[in-house]
Amino acid sequence: MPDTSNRKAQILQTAAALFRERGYQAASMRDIATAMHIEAASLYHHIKSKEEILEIICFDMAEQFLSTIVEVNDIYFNAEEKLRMAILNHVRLITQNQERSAVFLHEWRSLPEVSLNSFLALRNQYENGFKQIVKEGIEEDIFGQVEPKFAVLSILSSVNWINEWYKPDGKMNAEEIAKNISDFVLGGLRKKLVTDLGYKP
Amino acid sequence: MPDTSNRKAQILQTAAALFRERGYQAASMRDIATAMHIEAASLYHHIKSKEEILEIICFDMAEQFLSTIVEVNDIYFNAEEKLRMAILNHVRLITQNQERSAVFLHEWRSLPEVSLNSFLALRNQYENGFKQIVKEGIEEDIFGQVEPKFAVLSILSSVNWINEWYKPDGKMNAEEIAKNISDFVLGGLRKKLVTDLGYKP
DNA sequence: CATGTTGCCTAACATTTGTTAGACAAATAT
DNA sequence: ATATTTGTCTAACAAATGTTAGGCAACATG
Repeated sequence: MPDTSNRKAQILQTAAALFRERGYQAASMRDIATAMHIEAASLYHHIKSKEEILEIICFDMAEQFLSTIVEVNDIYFNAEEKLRMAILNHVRLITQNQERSAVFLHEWRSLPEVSLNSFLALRNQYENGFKQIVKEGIEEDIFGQVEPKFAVLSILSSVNWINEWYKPDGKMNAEEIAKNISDFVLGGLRKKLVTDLGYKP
Repeated sequence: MPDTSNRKAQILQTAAALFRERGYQAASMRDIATAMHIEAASLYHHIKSKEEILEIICFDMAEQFLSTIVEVNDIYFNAEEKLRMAILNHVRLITQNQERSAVFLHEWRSLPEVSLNSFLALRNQYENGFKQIVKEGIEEDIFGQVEPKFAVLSILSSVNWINEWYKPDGKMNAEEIAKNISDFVLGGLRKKLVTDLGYKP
């Protein structure tokens, strides 16, 4: 007797887990149904099609990611603070919903062409949010003369990779992971004689 | 009248391109055959099964990646040199064969269980090669006190991400990309007053 | 010339896929 | 009590999947 109120949400979550585990194409409607202890046909009283499931998950996550970076740009002023906060929000979203994040990160390729284009537009917006922060940091003379494109790609790839190895029962929480990555991204690997250049607000 | 000498290699290359574009599950034997202007059944005179194609590609690339890091550890002595060279080799392998690299990076999940285990063992070996270099750098006091696991994951994720955006007709070649990433990884983002600590060999 | 090999073909197969139609029971509303 | 909605079921579908069997033509080898 499953709680009938949010059956659709259950389907989305179950589907996300299976999409993540086996990939969108390899996870069948019957797999999803079996995981919920119902028949495949029953799913269609809640959702229109398999593609609709993918679309809902991808666009829902895209909006969540986007809203966090908008928030960061509204609240914080210093580029380093902004970057640390953007990374933290990203890590939080990924660790708090690994299944749906994985679909957002990898399975969007299976979106039908029309949805695919709008999805890529949203993803580009998100990347531009990061690029904007890096550019600000360079202009404010807080960051060195790096290539913004490379910096953003490196940051996002590091931060997305979390999804491949993070286990909820591991030793680190989102905050610690975010701090480690932020420190690494900001500080780099090579040992230096360092004096931070203070910035005067 | 296709050159019959290396027909199998052609199949592997065509399959790799399709596996990359659509994913292993979504790319059918008929798709591969059509791309080669033959019938699906004809493929089976050259390969045993669809899974065999995947296995050959994954393990071939795994061996290539592994051999480069062994080479690096044989030739170079300084940790920074080793790391730069390892990154360069990695970038070269990816840019020189994007299709097969993409399969190695993403489609191995579809390997049958037995192959999967040996594959993951090889991949672990490769990651450990990098981790070894980072540890050496810390011991030699060339690198700062970073968490090797994080450093390696960040480096590899950055370097693997190349496969998502690199276009052979783009402005940058493998060497330039590798230098950019190496500089970023080693130097980080934050501006500092820097004096390199010379190491005395 | 005969012989075997190579590479491809057509035809067919069992299975799995996403999806629809229609029925039945329980819960809810009137 | 009656009517309606909701969630599930069984049954079935057309299409696509990986794969096999058997045959035919071109070529190389004895």
